[in-house]
Amino acid sequence: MSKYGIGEFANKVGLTTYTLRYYEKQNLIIPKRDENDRRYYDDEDVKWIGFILHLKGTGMLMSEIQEYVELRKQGDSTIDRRKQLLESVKKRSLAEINERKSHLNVLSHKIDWYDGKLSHKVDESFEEYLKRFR
Amino acid sequence: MSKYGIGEFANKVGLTTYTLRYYEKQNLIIPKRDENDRRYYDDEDVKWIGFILHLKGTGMLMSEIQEYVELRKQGDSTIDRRKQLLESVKKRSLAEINERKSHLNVLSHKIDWYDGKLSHKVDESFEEYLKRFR
DNA sequence: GTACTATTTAGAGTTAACTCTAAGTCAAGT
DNA sequence: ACTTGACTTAGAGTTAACTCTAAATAGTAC
Repeated sequence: MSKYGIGEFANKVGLTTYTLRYYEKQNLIIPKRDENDRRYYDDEDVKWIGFILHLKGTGMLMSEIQEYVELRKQGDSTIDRRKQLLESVKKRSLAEINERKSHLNVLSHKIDWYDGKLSHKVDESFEEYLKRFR
Repeated sequence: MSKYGIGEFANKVGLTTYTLRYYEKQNLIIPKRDENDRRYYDDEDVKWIGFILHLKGTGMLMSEIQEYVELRKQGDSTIDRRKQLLESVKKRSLAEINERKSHLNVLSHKIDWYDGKLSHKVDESFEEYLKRFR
């Protein structure tokens, strides 16, 4: 157990084999090879790809993850820079969430307007309302 | 006043002229033309592009905005379908926010770990911790 | 030993949303 | 008249992140 061919691994982590080979080209995850030069992945790789997917889920770009991977390779002396990198991603990601929320507010208001929850004949039109968001 | 050439309008709304012509090709906004066939935009267009940018800000795809625009052209009989469309976008967008938040939790935890706020020698490794998120 | 299946590679194709280029038109300024 | 600058078009190029194709190889099933 704890050795997976690329197909099996792809199933396990919810990616396609295409994507895994692509990530490998991009240096995100480099599996070992067997006697026939075939890739195999282990449980460390499962954990690592899991973490990568969390990073991607925050909106971190592949190029940034590449940078993170390179720092990681250089050992503990880069911990501070790695932390800074993650902090800047975190900051940006939170800002994106807030921006999206504010756009969602406008969309929600429009839905309410369609719902008739807001009078269609009131003095303030939807467009007037929108102005307040700028 | 309240008539803008494409350059002026682009400045006003924070887009490039390229993007505006592209949006026009995609039927998102169709400005009027003067005697020389040059585009001009008015304050209605300012409001409309503002709304479009809110929609884009929620993660709504151009193809979905196109659909919305087509329904709008067909008049009040499509209000219900427009509302449904916006509701499905809203639902998806909220789900995306929540997913991103959960990824951000993991990233924050990693930052704390780097910070030494979490002991590096504790029984539970970062990888063990991560498992709980799956 | 032949078919089937999973792999391998390099490289081409896809998608969404722009972004830019080239060649031409037009009006205003000097 | 000529230059400058903003515009016009069709269509090509870019970016990020995949996604797929084709041809070859290697192990497994009958």
